[in-house]
Amino acid sequence: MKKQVADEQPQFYTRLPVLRAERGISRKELAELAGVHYQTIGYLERGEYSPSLVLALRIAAALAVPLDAVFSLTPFSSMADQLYNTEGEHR
Amino acid sequence: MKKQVADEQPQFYTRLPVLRAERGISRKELAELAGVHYQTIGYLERGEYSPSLVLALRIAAALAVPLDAVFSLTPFSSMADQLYNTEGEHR
DNA sequence: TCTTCATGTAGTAAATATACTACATTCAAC
DNA sequence: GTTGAATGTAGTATATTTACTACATGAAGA
Repeated sequence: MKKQVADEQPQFYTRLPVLRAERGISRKELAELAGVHYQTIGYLERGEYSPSLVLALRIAAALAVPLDAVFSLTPFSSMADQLYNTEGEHR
Repeated sequence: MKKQVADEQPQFYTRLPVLRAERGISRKELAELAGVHYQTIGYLERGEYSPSLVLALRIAAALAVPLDAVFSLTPFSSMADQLYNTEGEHR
């Protein structure tokens, strides 16, 4: 079975695709860095299920950012806005 | 089944007991703040299994700290050392 | 002592993460 | 136009998380 999480309210938000794009690596490469199956990264990016803590930490480490920069319970603002748009709050 | 994780190499490290002590709350209270069963907190503190990302994020939020302050793939140094002991590196 | 609270232990049942295999699609490059 | 890479979809099998219930223990206090 798959797809429990998708098309329901997301349980978490992720910047995985953006961060991966910035690093210029494919899912397969990230998967290898994190030591998981490459399909697993795809499932996470599509929100089809949410990772374990250990996997999330390994992914954050592979991307060299704190976990909170990759996953959050609340939506992320765009990093561009955070950097160049000084009005209002950022999360 | 329980206890797969314990007495093996820990998959993760946590400051949960310390942070909970600082906040002066019981496992039950933290569990209520995080919206989980109170036994679950106990399992995590004892390392009997590792949490899901979502649970870990909820716990960090309940403690009002970033996730990386509560859980890590590598051992934590004591917060006392981090604050008062300036020699060497900190992790 | 009796009670209560915090914690540990045990066991079951349900949900879900992850690995894996296979195949379809799109797109770029040659 | 064929190849290869990146991605999406699908399905199965296994391990593990989580909730829950119940009971044991130790400490603190009335």
